[in-house]
Amino acid sequence: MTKRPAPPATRRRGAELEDALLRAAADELVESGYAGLTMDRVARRAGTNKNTLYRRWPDRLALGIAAYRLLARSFQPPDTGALREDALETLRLANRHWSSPLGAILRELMAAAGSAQELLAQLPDRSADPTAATWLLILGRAVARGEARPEALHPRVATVAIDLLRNEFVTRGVPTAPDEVLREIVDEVYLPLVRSRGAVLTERP
Amino acid sequence: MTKRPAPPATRRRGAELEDALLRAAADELVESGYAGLTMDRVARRAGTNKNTLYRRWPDRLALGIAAYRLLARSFQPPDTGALREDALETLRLANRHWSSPLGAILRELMAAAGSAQELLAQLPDRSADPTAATWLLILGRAVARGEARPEALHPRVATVAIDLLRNEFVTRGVPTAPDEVLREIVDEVYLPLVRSRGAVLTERP
DNA sequence: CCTCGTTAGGTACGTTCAGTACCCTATTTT
DNA sequence: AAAATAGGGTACTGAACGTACCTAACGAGG
Repeated sequence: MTKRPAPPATRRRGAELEDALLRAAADELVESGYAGLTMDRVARRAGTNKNTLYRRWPDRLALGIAAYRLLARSFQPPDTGALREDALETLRLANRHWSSPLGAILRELMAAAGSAQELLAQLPDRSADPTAATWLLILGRAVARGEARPEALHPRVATVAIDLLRNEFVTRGVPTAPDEVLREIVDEVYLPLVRSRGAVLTERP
Repeated sequence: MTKRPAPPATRRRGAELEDALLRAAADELVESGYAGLTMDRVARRAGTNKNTLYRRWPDRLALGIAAYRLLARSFQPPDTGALREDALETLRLANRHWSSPLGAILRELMAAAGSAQELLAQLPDRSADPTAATWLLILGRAVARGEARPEALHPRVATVAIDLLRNEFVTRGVPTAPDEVLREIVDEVYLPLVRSRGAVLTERP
């Protein structure tokens, strides 16, 4: 019943052991979510014991976050040649991720981290920088094409779409956002906000 | 040491008892947050025992949410005569609330509720309707004054400012948002988004 | 006014986990 | 080979949730 795999031929140490621990923790996360991540189970699955875990991570949350980082991977921003499609595509990617089991885990971890900034900062999807960079890239290309106004190249403005989608997940307890919502965000908010509007806007009194 | 107040002269029942329980839970929430809300302590503080609690609420979270509702109160939307000021003022109110101990409790509860919609819906600040109503009201007045374009009277658009502020709390683990952030949200995003074209060129300080 | 059903109160558990303590054993380093 | 370091086993403490079970007050109907 209890999974006690591979009594290791030789005793593992250092990085090798650490990898095995993280691997086990990540597997448990995927199987049972953060709520079901217990130190005992992780230790058993890794073929070791809690001591080894506590020697490396101060508590369950730290372990959970470290394990999650194994699971999350970065992605390539799309480049379709049109701002609307780039934005939609990026939103769809985020939507898929947040709707996936991984997204659920992420939300559990965020919840558990509460307002511990130093922990939150380690969640890849949380640190603002990569997100902002992605959107500034997309938007920069749109500006170069004349699709967007240069003043929109401001982190606060560039990331509005993804921020609104994140908000959708936070306020609704919703498992996944319908595509219609994504389109609404892009067409009703994002494009009107960043689009260049021609001569009307450029003249100054 | 353990507070065991007022052994009640006569045995309380029904609504009277329920009020006392909620009162006790709310006090505990304020003192120790949701993390520190234990069924035993609430029961003791109310001068009764856990059975009585479990007869009314299925679990700790349900009790926490019910108690929080006692603490949160609604507010009046401002009416300063200028959209910029109305928006800023509303954001400042929300910022103050979310920065207060009550805001911290709200975040704990949201975290604990995870994706249980039926529970989340009971959090006053969570249900989208009142928020949307407030912003549509503010924006409606701005439209009437010619400050905003009528097409902006759309829930998705009207609530952008507060959504971005909420997002600020979620992504940063930040205790309070600096006023500068509020101004940025209003001046860089909200006003450009909803402003009617005629008013676009009005300078801001 | 007395009896009986309903609801409150008291107490004690069973369980699950986090986190810790202690001591033994394998591996590496000197 | 001895010493130092790091892994392994096991047991324990303590905090809470949630439950079981029994006793005692209340209040309504005969």
